[in-house]
Amino acid sequence: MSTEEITNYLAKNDVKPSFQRLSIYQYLISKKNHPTADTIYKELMPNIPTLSKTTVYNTLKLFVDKGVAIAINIEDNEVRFDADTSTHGHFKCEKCNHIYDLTIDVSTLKFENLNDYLIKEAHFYFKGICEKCQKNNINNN
Amino acid sequence: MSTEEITNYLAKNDVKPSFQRLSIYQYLISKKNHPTADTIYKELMPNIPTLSKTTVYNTLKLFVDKGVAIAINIEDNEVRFDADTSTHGHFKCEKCNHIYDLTIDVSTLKFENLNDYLIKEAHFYFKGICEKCQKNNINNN
DNA sequence: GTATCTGCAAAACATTTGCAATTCT
DNA sequence: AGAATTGCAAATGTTTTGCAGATAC
Repeated sequence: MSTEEITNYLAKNDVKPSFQRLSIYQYLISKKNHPTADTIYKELMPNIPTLSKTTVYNTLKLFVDKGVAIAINIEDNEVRFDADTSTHGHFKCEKCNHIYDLTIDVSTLKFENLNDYLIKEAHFYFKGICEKCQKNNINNN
Repeated sequence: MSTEEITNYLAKNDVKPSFQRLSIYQYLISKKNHPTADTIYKELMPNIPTLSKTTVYNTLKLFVDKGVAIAINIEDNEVRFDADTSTHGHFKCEKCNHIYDLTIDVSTLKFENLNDYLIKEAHFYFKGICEKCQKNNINNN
């Protein structure tokens, strides 16, 4: 995605593309690391010395409001962010703490009284041990 | 579930059943309202005047550690708790803020590279509008 | 009598708010 | 110039920690 494409995408979604906003959005789509606000701040600081944490928070809130990013609440003590707004799952490895994206076939999901609910948002969170860490350690209990 | 049954259940799970712990556990299973720590504190205060918020936090953390309760992170600004530790889903209505339990048939859920992950925990969160609120309001957008 | 549990007060953190300075068009 | 954005400092709210007193076995 070129800077111009990002600019157009954000503008289309009612997000005026300032330098800070572009930088944060670009960070999200290039790293795909589901960062916290603090991680984004620390990582962009070297390149944008005047950046403030407030702006990172403001921007992420704006992104979520305008639907160009989602908040990931897989842990109760931190909020992470993802520019992939499609419905998909997240798996967090307890060993390496990496968060993997999961492509979930939502059409297969069935639950009681499904039709009673008008669903606007779905989040699927899994925790356990990833393949790499399973191989590196026999004692997974 | 009688007080004696609760006592035995907690003891079996390595939770020594003090008066405060029993009260909090009993609150969870009787109300099934997915409360926050603060809600539990406010609701039990009248009956247990000496109760402190620290004890509520300590107890909930102990419950989650020992596997007799789970933390629900459906919102990013509050942690809720549930004594139903079976794998099930949660639906939060945006209108009435009520959280419904969903019985999900996990066996129907399929995703790519499923076998690469050793899953120990699964959380399913949905947001939207419940049946009651859909009926009460035509304009749901 | 010793270990555990409780609860107060203070600390730690993440996030939000008020507001003045800056930037953009 | 006028409107929006940024960023500092302070406030807020939740959760954790240290520790002393209370409780239980």
